[in-house]
Amino acid sequence: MDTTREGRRPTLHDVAALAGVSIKTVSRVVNEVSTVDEGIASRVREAVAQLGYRPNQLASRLRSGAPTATIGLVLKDISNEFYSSITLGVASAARARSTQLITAASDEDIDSAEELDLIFDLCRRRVDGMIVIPRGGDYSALRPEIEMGTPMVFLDRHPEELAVDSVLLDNAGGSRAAIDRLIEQGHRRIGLIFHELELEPIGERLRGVRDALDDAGVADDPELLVTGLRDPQSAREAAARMLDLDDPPTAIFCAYNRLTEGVVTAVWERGAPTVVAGFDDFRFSALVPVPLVLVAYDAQRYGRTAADVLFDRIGGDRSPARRIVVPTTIVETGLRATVRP
Amino acid sequence: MDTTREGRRPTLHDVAALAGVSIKTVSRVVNEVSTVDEGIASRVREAVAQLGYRPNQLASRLRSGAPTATIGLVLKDISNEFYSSITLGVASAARARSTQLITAASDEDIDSAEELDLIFDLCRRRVDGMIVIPRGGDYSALRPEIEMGTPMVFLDRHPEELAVDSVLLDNAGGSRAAIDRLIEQGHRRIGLIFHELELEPIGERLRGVRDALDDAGVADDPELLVTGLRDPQSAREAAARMLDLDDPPTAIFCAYNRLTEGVVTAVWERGAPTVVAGFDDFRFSALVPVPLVLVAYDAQRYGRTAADVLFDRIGGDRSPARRIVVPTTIVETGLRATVRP
DNA sequence: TTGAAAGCGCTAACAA
DNA sequence: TTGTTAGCGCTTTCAA
Repeated sequence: MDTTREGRRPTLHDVAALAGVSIKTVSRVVNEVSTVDEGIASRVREAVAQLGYRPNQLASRLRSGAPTATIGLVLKDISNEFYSSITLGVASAARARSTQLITAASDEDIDSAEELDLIFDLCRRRVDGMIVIPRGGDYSALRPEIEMGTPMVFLDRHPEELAVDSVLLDNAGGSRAAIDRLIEQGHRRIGLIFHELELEPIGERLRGVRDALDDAGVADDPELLVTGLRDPQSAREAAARMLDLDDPPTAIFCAYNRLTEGVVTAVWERGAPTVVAGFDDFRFSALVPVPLVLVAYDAQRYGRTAADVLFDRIGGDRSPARRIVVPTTIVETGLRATVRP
Repeated sequence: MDTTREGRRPTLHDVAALAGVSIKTVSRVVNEVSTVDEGIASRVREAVAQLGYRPNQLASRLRSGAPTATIGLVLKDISNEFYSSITLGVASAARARSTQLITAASDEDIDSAEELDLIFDLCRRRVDGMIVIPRGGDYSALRPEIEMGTPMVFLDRHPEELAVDSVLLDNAGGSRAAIDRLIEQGHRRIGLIFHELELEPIGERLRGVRDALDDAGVADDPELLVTGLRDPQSAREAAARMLDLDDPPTAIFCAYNRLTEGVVTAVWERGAPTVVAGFDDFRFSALVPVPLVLVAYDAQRYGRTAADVLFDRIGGDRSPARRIVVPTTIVETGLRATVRP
């Protein structure tokens, strides 16, 4: 192995010089074009191995105009198991097509402009397409990018201003089903612990909840609705306050998994007989010491579905934009017998 | 917005023609070189906007030889919260340096050759460097790649055959500390539920366990060691069999989080008073209805540390390879009062 | 079957 | 301040 030129990778020229052939011949061998004399080909392969030649994909893609075999995934919070399962679904779909995945994730909150910049950066890199889990805002600036051949699929929220494919959860239906289940179980006072309602999926979830409550003839009680919560700790505190009411809820519905976490803690701490319902199932839910009614779905499949749609588009599908809704199911889990602290 | 040429992105030439200047001038404007007359510059910017011009990074990097501002992360199981936290740590370190992250993940088991192919693919893409969470095997084929300027940092396992940086957990020390804690609590019969011992971190964990047991004068009992377990279900079954022994263990140590999950289930199902110990903390561990002694660490920091080392190397650090050990702590958690099914 | 020339979209080096 | 020329590493085209 020639290691004399650290930092400089050998090019076709170097291989050609060593093998005593033209660069085009080396190119043919490297790309396994069959029209090369076997004797020459093996000489070339030897030179390739000796130099540790590794084709420069940037150069080859540039010249050939071939796709970069890269897709992007733009999301916020990859540490949430919900998003990491989605990522896994996308990753395995990509791998099945020998495509690499750029995950443009960020832990902190980024604003709308930064998110667009991330997307534009992926465009400059000429990804073949991307999946966006949007944080919200106006995405019309993406229209030209899509029209110029970078297909995008939106996950978890459909941007009305854009004619793109989107893959969504049945947010309203799932929440509705959870509340229906609680009503069936005889609950009438149901606390609601919510995230920011401006986030479309969260707003939809509240809509589903309200529909179910209306149909059951349960009146709104402002004391039983807290919104704008962003982490387990604040959900825990909000739930604790609710449980301190003169007429506390017998069940609490949480808009997403992080909030469920906090509410479960609050319920357990007081040894309350409260049922906790919520969007998103989670690992260990079967062992959590409070009764749970969860809206579950296959997050990995959710990501894979988005990737499949994206690869259809990359493959040339020009049919009208689709809106795919992934179904949810209700899972009753948790430990029914409660424990005292 | 000119949308007449779907699929073909405008180039510097198109912008130059529209603005009536040379391509170099457009290049200057796009790259914010200050020596351009403001009148011309604004005319160019207008043309850029009108055409939706987006520079081709492949071309610019090729010509300028600039780094691709991309790093790779090669791992197996991104769905495990352990790996997704690592990914988040790497991702935020990358974002802080305006670098994109390619996560070459795979859910299925890939063999050594496939893993190397993934790495070589990243080399062909000319990533600036990569972090590898190795599945095991011989990595000496990577030596030329490293020497030619693609720095690599290994995470979770150090390949002896390579002079690379590695970032490791204190596997032996953490396990040892967990067993020490159990011994302190009076346990002498401690079941061991292990993954494949050939995986270096897992082997190390067993070593730590054995050291602690030896020092405490506890003799090996082959009935109390099960190895080769790969998922919660098989760990659950193995634990159930152990608990059925005439002289069952009073504590069970698990080599990693998925196994802990299964063992917790088995212990809870029988209402056994067994303490469950294990490597890796997890969300909700505080609410799991069995007493837990967990080896905890900051997985996000673990990933960030690897990324920091990598960026040092990318920045030109040529000092001898380092081996960084990330510390662990012991967390006693879980619910002490047990519940009956 | 092999190779020479041109050029992908861009920037470096230099000239005007 | 602006433009021209050459060329990054590769593939395409076409000729030998």
